Amino acid sequence: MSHTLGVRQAQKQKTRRALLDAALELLEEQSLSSLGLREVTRAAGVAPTAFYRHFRSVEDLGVALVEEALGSLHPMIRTIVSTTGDGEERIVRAIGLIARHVDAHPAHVRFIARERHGGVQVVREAIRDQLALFAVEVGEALAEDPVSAGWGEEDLMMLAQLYVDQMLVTASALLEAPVSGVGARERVFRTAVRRMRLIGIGRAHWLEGGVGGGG
Amino acid sequence: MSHTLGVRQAQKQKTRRALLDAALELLEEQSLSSLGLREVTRAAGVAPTAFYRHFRSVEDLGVALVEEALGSLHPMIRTIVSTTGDGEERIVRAIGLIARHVDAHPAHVRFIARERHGGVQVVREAIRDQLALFAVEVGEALAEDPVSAGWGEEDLMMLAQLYVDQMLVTASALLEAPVSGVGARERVFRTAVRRMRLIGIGRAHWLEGGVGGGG
DNA sequence: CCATCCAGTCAACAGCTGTTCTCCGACGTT
DNA sequence: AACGTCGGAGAACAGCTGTTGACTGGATGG
Repeated sequence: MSHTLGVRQAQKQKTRRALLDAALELLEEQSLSSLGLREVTRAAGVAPTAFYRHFRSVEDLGVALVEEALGSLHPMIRTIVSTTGDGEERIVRAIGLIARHVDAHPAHVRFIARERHGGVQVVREAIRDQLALFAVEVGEALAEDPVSAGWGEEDLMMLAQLYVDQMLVTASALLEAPVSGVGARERVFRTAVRRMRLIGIGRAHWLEGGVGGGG
Repeated sequence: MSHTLGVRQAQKQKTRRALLDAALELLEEQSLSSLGLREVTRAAGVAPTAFYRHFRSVEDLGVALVEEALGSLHPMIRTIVSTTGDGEERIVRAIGLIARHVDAHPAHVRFIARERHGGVQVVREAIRDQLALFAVEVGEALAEDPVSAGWGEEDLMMLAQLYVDQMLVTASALLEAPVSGVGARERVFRTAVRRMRLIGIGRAHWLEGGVGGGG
């Protein structure tokens, strides 16, 4: 399938990875708009000027990180929305998947949570666009779910966005839970399940109170 | 009531305000961890060294901004939770109050949304603590509401946190809506109302599916 | 084998940063 | 009227920043 990269391109990719990883680690204790080019290259063990061979600027690197972080999240969403089983079981499994993802890629999750409303415009926009795609994806899955039968397009998207938001809120909360306290993590998990349960209940009774958008 | 401040203290407060306002304005396009001391003093029209007469560091100024921003939000929460009327009317009024607050203090809202997960630890903690207080306050109001009769403490807090989160999400979404597009803002408003409505429905049916926490 | 390419290095630049110390002058107090 | 207080200004410090141009040496492709 994929062409075996030449030695040259392989080395370049390696340096690029070193830059991205160094940035990701530095960003655990600061935000992108304060991240310096020299700071990154120093942490990556490369000369400052080497940076320009890979990125036009730090903002550019930030956009690359968005694609990487949310790209890895994409398959997870597909898994969640395609999960079968009754309501409660689905919820627990979904939150479990989120928790696993947070454990596997904590730096990515932190980066997205931090820069979603961060100080770099292009990065904010990149995140917003990706999340909008997620919402559309979730919305399409919801449209095929019998529980959402008869729902209007606007209501479906409202619920899809709510799910995406909850996913981020949950991931962020799991991240903030102290690594030492197993109890704290368990509590966050249970609260997240309850939230999803409440939303599920609201969803199940959504059409009861009279629809027909009389506006 | 309040002692009339001397000329000296009045001047000091004035400079302090200038620093806070300058910082707030600068923070609309960057984040706190990249905000420089000299940058702030320059924008405030003061010598760099004057900064130290008011704050130990930029982080310190950040904490002051948290207190100011969330302090002004405190009375709004009280107003919302004490609002009477049927469900739908309450929701519309609450979101309306949020929208008014965003219009009145956009820089404050932006600051909180940005620094809640931002790169400065002490500021994150200050925001987290204040939001926890809000949740407690909302939780107490919910406990007195007949709709929540028979709810366990943990469920009440889950719902209270959900409301506080939704408040921030809504405020942030209103802020990001382009100032030009009146339609965009209206759409954000309607979506927020639907979200609250769904949560309200979930709340109304919460105790139906069998309680008793058999775990 | 040779010419080309190109990721990474090095030196240097003007400009910015936080922090210290010293000083000034208006205010508050006696 | 004299004196202590103290918010703010000024100069200077070492250290950092992004960006430039010219250069090197190993991989690439004919």
